[in-house]
Amino acid sequence: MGLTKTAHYSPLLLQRADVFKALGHPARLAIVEHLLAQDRCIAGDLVHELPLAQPTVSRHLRILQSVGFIAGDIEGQSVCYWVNPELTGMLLDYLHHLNEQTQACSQKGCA
Amino acid sequence: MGLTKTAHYSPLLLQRADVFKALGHPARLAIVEHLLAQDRCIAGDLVHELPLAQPTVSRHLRILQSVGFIAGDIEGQSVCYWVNPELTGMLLDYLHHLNEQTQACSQKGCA
DNA sequence: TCAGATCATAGCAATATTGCAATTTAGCAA
DNA sequence: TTGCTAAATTGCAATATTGCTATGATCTGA
Repeated sequence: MGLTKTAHYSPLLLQRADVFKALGHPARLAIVEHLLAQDRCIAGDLVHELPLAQPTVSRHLRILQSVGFIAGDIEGQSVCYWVNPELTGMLLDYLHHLNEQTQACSQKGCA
Repeated sequence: MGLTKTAHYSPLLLQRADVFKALGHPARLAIVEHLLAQDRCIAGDLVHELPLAQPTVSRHLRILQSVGFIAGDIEGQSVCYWVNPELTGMLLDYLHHLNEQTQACSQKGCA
């Protein structure tokens, strides 16, 4: 029925799935890459870089913000966004863990 | 209109977004973790581990397979799935890259 | 061959997501 | 104040996703 069953999963797994989901859209991944590519943490320039209207970009920014991947601060009339180092570090650790398990599994001749 | 604009983005970015999206559902992330936790690359046992009907699990497996994150082989009446080391390695490399950029950005006092 | 087991596919209803135009909020400058 | 700019919010139509039941396909063992 289009409703994800969440009650069965651990909060940590749900949180990680939410972060992956936030990165699981080309516009949002492009936003993250743009934020990291610029020296400054440009905000409204994203609208010019992306093929999307301003409200759509704003919503994608909110989604990234809601999972903690980015944060923003008002600077005069514009808003300055940046990527949260803790989240990228957390994801890196998790993927490191997954990758280690995967390598160990394939060594065992699991396939 | 509920239709993601894909033409503007690079194939590599689109591919990465698809992989993140595949991991962006608690059931699919749980499937990956179960596959890695077992010594053998169990298949139908996933149905018992998850709070979902068999066809639903089957579809999640297909989604993970379609982005190359897992692969499967028929073994008698059951199917043996495993996680693809290349994909976890690719994702790990990418996140390593993102994390390095993030740390560099926050060192510059970007926020 | 037949029955049972395992997994995939088809078809569906309900919810979620995506994008836009229109509007609102808020800051800055004259 | 007034006008301008930047960003967020609202409300909508179209599409995508999720989960289920029912069914189909395939292998195994009697």
